Amino acid sequence: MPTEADKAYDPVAVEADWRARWDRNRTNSFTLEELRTAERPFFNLMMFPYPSAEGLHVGNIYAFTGADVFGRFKRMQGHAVFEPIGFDAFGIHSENFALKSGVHPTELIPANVANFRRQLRRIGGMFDWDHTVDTTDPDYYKWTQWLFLQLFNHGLAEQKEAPVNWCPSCMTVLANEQVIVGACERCGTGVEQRFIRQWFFRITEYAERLLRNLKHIDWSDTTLKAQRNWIGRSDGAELHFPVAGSEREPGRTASGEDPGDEPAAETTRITVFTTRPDTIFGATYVVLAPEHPLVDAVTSNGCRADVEAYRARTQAKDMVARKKIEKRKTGVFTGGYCINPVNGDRVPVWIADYVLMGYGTGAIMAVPGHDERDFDFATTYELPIPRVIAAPGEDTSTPLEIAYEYPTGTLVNSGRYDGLDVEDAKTAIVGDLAAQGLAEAKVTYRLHDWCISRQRYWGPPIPIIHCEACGPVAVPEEHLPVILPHVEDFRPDATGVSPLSRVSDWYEVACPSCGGDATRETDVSDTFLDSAWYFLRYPSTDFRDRPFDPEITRRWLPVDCYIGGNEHAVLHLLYSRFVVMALHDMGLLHFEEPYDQFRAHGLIIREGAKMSKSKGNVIIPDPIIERYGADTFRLYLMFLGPFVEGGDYQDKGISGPHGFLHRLWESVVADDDQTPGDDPDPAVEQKLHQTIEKVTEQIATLRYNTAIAAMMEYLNAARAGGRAPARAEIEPLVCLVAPFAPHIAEELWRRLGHEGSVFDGANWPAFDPAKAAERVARVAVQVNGKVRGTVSAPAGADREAVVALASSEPNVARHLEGMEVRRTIHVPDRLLNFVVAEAAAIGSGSG
RNA sequence: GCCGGGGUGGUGAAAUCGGUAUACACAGGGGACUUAAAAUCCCCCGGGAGCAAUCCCAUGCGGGUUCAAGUCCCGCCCCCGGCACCA
Repeated sequence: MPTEADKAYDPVAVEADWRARWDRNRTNSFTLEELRTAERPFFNLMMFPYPSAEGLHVGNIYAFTGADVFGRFKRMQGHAVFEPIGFDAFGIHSENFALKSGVHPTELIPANVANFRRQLRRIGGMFDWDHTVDTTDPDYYKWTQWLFLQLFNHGLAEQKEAPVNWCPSCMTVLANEQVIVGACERCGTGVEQRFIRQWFFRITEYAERLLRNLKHIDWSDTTLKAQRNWIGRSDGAELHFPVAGSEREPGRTASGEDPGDEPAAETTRITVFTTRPDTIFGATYVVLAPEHPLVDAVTSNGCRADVEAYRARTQAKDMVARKKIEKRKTGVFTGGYCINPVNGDRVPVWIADYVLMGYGTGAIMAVPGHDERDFDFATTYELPIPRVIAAPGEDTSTPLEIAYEYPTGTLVNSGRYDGLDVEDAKTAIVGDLAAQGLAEAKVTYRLHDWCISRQRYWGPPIPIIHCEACGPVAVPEEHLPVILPHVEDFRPDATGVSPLSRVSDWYEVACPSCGGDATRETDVSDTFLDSAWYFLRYPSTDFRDRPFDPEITRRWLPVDCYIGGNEHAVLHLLYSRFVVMALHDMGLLHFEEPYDQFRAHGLIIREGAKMSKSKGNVIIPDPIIERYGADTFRLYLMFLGPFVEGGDYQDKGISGPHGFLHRLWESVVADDDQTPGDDPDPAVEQKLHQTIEKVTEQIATLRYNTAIAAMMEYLNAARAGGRAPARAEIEPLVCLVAPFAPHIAEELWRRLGHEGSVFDGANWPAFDPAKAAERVARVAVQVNGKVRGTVSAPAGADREAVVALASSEPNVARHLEGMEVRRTIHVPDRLLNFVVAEAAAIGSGSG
C-alpha cells in the first residue's frame, strides 16, 4: 500500500535513493572488459575542474550539466557513453592559496578534491567514478613526465633563455596574468624582466598543420577563429639591408642593376620581415628591437651612451607593459646606417621598443607612409614620410594625413615598379631581390614555442638530470615518477629559482649516463601539460604500467564530444592538439586530432550582473540543491538561455522548472481513481510526436532551453483543463526529460513498472511523422502584407481552395472591397497574401 | 584599434531556407477548489485609440531591396567577451 508520503514529490529523498542505486548497480561505470568490448562507444568529455577551496562553482555545474545532458541523451539513443571526470589540481592557484592560507597543498588538495567529489555526485552527473584522474597523483604525473621525455627524445623539447616577469619585492617569478599594468598584482611593485634558461616545446614546428587541420574538425566557429588568430600565419618576405660601412654594399644605381655577384659572407646585413615588400621604396629607416644582436655592431660611438640607456630602460619594463600601446612611441638613433637594397639609399638605423624581438626577425623596415605605427614614430622624430602607394583618385603628390594601410592601390615613387598594383609589385620586388640574394619569400607565425618551465613548487618535476659532462639527460623511464618532495616552506626566495633548488638531498643525484655528480632539474612543468593529455588517460586508468592502452585507445578515441569554456579556446586546446599530433607522429596514436567535436558553452550571470566574490553575488549551489533538488537546479540552469550563449540566473525563475517537475510527478503518481485508460487522446498524441521531434533535434544541437520549453508546452497540453494524462501520453515525456532530470525520471520510470535504469536500454522515444502531421492548417490571410484574418484549411490545401475560404472571411472581404487583386501569393499551410490596388477612382468608401 | 557575440514585452528569452513577432517561464492582476495554507486548474498581461467590431504603432537608430524584413543589403549607435604595437 503506498502511503501519502510515497505520493508526494520529495526531491532530496528521491535523489539520495537513486544515487545509492546507481552506485550499487554500477550504472555509470565501466569494467575493463566493458571498455574493451563496448559497442557504439561514445566518449563524452568535459573540461575537468581545478578543485578550489571554495567548492564547485555554478559555472562548473552549468558546464558539466550541459555536457551530462548530451551524454545521457546519447546513451538513451543506444550508445555506450563513457563520461569521466577528474581534477586539475596542480598549479599556481593552489600554490598561491596555500601560501595565503598557510595550509600545505598536500593537505589542501585532497580535502578540496573530496569536497568536489561530494558535490559532483550531488548534481547527478553520469560520471564513471572508477576512471577518474588527479593530476597531482604520482600515478598520473609519472606519465606526464613520461610525455615530457617522449617529446625530449624526439627533439621537441629544448632549453632556451627566455624572459620572465620578476617582482623585486615579493622576490618571485610572476605569470603574465599576475602582472597588472606593469605591477605585481599582490604588492603593486613595478615588475622587471629577467632572463632564465627554460624548457620549451617546439610547437611552432607544427604551426602549419595545427592551422590546416582546423578546416576538418567540427568545432564552434568562435573557437576555430580564436585558434587561427593565435597561430597567426602571415605571408610576407624577409629582406636584407646591408649595413653601411660593412663590406660590399650593392651598387647605388636606382634600378638595382649591380647584381653583387655573390652574397658575400662578410657583409653584415639586417634582415627584416615584412608583409608589404611592395612598400620598400617608402622604407626611410630601419628599426631594431632593443635586444637585437646587431645593435652593438651598428651603433656609432657618439650614440652609444643613449642606446645603452634606452636598452636599460626597456629591460626594466615588464613584457606585459611593453605590449600595451603607449601614446607616444619612443626610440633612439644608433648612429648607424644601412642600405635599402632596392635603390641603394642610405637609411638610418634606430632602436625602439615597439619592435619586438619575439616576432619575425626582431627588425623592421619602417614605412611611415603606409604603416600606422611607423607613421606615429616618424611624426615624433620628424623623419620623412613619403607616399609609395596611391589609391584610386590619388597620385604621387596627394598628401598623407594618416598612414594609408590598405593592401590595394598602385605603386608610385617606386622607380621601375611605378604603376604596378600592390599584389603584382610584391611578387616582382621579392623576385628581383631574391635573384640578388637579398630577399626570400617567407611565412611567419605569431605562435611561440611553448614554455613549460615554472620556477614554482606545486607541479610535476621536469624529469631531467643536468650533468657537467653529458648535458641534460633524461631520467630513465624505470625511475619515473620523479616524486615531488615534500617541502614545508615552498615560498619562492630572492634567488628567483625554483623552491626545489633548496632541497639538495633531492636534487643531488648521479648522472644516469656517466654516473658522475649531477643535479636534477628544479623547475616544475606548466599545468597546461597536465591537461594536454588527460583525456588519453581516462579510459586507461586500469593500467599502471602504461599511460594509455593501445586497444582501449583505439576503441574510445578520439573524443567524440568535448564541451568546455571559451577561456580555454586557445591554449589548452592548442597544446593538447600539439601533444596528440606529436604522439601520432611517434606512432603512438592512430589519430592526430584529439576532439572530433568541440562546443564552447556560454557564461552564467546573475540578475544581469557578472558574478564575483567581491560583489558578493555568487550563486552558492548547495542550499539551492537542498531546497529544490539537483533535478530542478539542472533543469533551470539549462532553461536560462541557449547553452552556447549562457544566461541570466534570476533567483525567482527556478520556480518554473520546479513546478514543471512537480506536475510531471503528479501526472504519473496520480490518485488511483483518476488513472485513466491507456488510450492516448489523438490531439495529445499528435502534440507528443511533435514534441519528440523538437526535443530530439534541439538536444542534439544543444538548444536545451527550447527543448525544455517544448516539454513544458506538451505537459500543459496533456493536463489542460485539469485532465489526467493517459500513461501512453506521459511515459514518453519521462524519457524526454531524463537527460535533464535524471533522478526523478528514474523514479517515475520505476513507478511506471519498469525494472532497472531508464538509461540502460535505448529508451529514447521513437518519433512517428505520421502521428505528428497536422491535418488542419491555420493560414494567415494578408491584404497588402497586413494580416486581416486567419482561416483553417485542410493541410496541403491548394491555392483556389484557400482563396475561396479567405474571400469569405468577413474582415478580409471588407479589405478587398473595391480593390483589384493584382497578385496572390500563397505559401501552402502558412499564408495567403492578396496584393491589391484601388480598382478605380469612383466608388471610394467602405461600409 | 582588431576579432567574436549581441541589442525583441516589466524580466529571462522564443521565432533567423524572409511568410500570423513576443512560444516557454518569471514577476504582476483576477477567478475556481480548500476550514485554511500549499499544490493544482482557468482567465488577463507590448503601446495607443475605440462601447465594440476593428484600426494604428512597435524587434537599438537611419536608409534600401521585396507582395512580405526581427530575419537580407548599406550606413550609424550602444552593450558583452577575447586579443592587443605581430611588421
